Amino acid sequence: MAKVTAEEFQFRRDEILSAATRVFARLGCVQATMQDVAAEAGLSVGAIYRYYPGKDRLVQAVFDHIGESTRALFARVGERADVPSGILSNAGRVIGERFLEAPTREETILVLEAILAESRRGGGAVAGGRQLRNAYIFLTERLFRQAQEEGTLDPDIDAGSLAMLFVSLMVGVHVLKLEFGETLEMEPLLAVIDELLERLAPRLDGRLGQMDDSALVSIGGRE
Amino acid sequence: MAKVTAEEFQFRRDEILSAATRVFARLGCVQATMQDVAAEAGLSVGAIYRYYPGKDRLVQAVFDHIGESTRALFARVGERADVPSGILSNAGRVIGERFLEAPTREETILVLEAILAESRRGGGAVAGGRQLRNAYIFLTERLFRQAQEEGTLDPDIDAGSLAMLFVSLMVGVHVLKLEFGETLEMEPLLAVIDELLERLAPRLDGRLGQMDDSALVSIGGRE
Amino acid sequence: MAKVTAEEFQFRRDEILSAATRVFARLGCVQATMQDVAAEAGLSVGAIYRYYPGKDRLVQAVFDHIGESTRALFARVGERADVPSGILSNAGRVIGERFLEAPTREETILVLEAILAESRRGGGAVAGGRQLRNAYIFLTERLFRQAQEEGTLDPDIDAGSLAMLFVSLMVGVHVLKLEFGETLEMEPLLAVIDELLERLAPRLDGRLGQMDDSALVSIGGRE
Amino acid sequence: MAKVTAEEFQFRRDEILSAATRVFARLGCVQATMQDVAAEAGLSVGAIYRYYPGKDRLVQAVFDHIGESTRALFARVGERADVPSGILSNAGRVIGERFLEAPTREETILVLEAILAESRRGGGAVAGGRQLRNAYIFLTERLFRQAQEEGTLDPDIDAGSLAMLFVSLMVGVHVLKLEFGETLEMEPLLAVIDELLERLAPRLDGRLGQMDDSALVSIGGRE
DNA sequence: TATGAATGAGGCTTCATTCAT
DNA sequence: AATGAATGAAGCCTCATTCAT
Repeated sequence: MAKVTAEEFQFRRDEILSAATRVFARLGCVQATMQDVAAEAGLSVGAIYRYYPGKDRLVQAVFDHIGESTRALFARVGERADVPSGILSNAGRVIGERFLEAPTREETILVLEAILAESRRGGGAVAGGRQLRNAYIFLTERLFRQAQEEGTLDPDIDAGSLAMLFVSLMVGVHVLKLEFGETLEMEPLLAVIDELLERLAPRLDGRLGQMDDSALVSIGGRE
Repeated sequence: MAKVTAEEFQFRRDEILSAATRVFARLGCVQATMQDVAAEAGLSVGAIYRYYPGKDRLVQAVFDHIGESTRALFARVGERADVPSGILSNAGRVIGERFLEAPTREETILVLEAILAESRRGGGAVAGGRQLRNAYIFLTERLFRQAQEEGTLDPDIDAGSLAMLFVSLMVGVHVLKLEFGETLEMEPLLAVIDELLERLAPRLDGRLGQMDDSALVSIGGRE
Repeated sequence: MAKVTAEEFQFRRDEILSAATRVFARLGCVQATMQDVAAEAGLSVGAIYRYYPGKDRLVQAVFDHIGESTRALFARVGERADVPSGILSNAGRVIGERFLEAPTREETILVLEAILAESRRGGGAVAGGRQLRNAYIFLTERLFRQAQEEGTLDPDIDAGSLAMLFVSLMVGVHVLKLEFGETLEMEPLLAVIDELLERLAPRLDGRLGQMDDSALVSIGGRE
Repeated sequence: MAKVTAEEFQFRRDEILSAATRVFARLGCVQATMQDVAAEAGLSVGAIYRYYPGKDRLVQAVFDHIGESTRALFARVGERADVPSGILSNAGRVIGERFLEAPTREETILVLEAILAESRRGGGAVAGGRQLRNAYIFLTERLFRQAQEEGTLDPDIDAGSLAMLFVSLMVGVHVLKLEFGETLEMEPLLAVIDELLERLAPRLDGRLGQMDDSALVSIGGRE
């Protein structure tokens, strides 16, 4: 079969990763056997080892890949946030889209497995997940701070805690989605999230007199 | 040796269940061995089989027991919700207390494992989890409806979706607590939750008098 | 099968060691499988692991045991050497007996395997063999020094080098014995060794005039 | 690609043999993989199979080649032995030179491996080793007989046994050299060997006149 | 021809389960 | 009843060998 080019190699590697992702999600990272992965990838057992040095590393690669795609998703949130107004609802929408994406169920399962694995081995073996989620939270917090500067989020609210809650919410919805599957309709949930975010805007009561016009405009800009 | 009474039998059974719970949480249901369980219970491997016919059944028993204790917790939420005033913040407090309970970490891990197991085997083998959480959501929804009647929650908000979000939030915080452990301080989170719940109170039109027209339109347009 | 006493445990352990020794000698430490060892010991594969944590350790135990028995043999040389006269021929006899012992062939094969293993891994994995042979040489050297004091070995001969040669000779005969088996008769060899040792007595030529009576007596004492 | 001439083919074959020799000595014939050999030879795994039908045959080829080179060495001993005088010390020197040759360590390892392999498979698979060493001993014996005729070796000594001992000594020193490497200095050893050979000269009765009776008896009693 | 990717048998090891004591 | 030794199926991984390119 001669030497394969770097691209072909990478392609096969990705194929295996993809197969492993499906199998690990279906059977669990521990129960799934290399045999299962090989079968799903249409290869023999030994062939896998040309691409990944062992099961552990394959599991980790799968986890890392999930993390990568999550990171990529978050990058998109950042891009859209360039438009200064509407950062908050923007965030809600991006999250919503994420929930509607096809491979989400698989990913969710694996994210949970990763969290469980980490919570046992002290973060050593399946490294990186915690950092990822830390970054996740950090990014969300920055998002909220931007919103506070923008005037769409009440500056009296602790952006850090709100970020933590928001990420918790996302994780939690993921988990529930596992159980309820298609039954769990996202649209109403997203609507309530929007409503919530909106209500976190600065209060207009006594303070209103102290606000300058730009702030007013920024609120008006939400129309 | 001599015949054991039914109580003694049940006592040993519970001891084993308790040991298994600790071990499964610590090592994972799949990775934990019967040897591990036996050691934790201070018994021999063979003895376990006199109380549980096999590992699978022991795992299931642990899951079932977790479900039971969760159900019990929820009963307490319902009781307190009888007090009509301050239902919302009451809910927040109950959640908070739950987070501060000692065995929570172990339970969380096992609940996640149970969810994963269910989401794989189609909910057949590990029975009851879904119904349990369904009830959970239903109770929360009723809580919010009571609040709407009570006037502490805006009746325009979909109580069902809000309940779903709230439960998601709880589940999510549980999960994150796994990762961040003691680092994750609950007090600030609870404060933000309270703040959120408070802002979901019905809007007071009286405030609008202080706002200019553009603001009025923008907020009114959303109502 | 209930708990076994410490003696029973040790007995089984030794049984396995003995079986492993036979199998490793027959097939080679690398080629021999745990299956082979189990079969020879009349056990299942898994049972072996109750007594030895893995193949490597079993191999090492076999090597160590060989070393032990060699050490024991050498202790006997020391005991007999208490009789002051005839240390040299005594050494020759003890070595001779060793060659005639039944399990020698097996041991020889394993000693060679151990030497090869050591010469590769730098003495790390299969530790102790080198030290053993070092001690071997050291003991032999001491033997020769005693003989020099006793007057049965020429003091001009370098006892260290002679010891090294002697040990080499022993090792070499072992190896050849592997090839020639029963064909290689030990008696004539031992006779020549005796002859050699005898000729290594101090020369009686020109120097004799300078020797005092005690030296004369010591030579005469060999009668 | 293009057809290779017979010489080119033979050249590659030898290259592979040489690479295999190094690798087998370094890692052991069993542990060394075809991959290792290919890497050392600068070829691909598949290419090896064009020159040798399988690993077994490659191992055998290496053993055979070692035998060949040993045979060649011995031819040189025979040549020098033609010089009638000083046969004995000549033998010592040849042995010494052999020890100082560069590839000796590698060869020693492989010779030992070959001996082990033979002693297992009954000499069938790895042919020729025993005959080789038989010839070795035979040549040495002839050497000693020449020395006896020449008058430099006591004719009362059994030349055959002495030859066997001498070959054993060589083999043994080889083996110890494996363990002690450069630490084992050959010069002192060679000196003692020379001394030994010298003392095996026929006894000169003329010396006895200087000895007293008791000494005479003790030595004579052994003759 | 040479390459090296793929195959798959076989080895080591673990562990749920059985059962003699 | 309890024990824990033994069993053996099954998983991970290696590597000799084949074969498409």
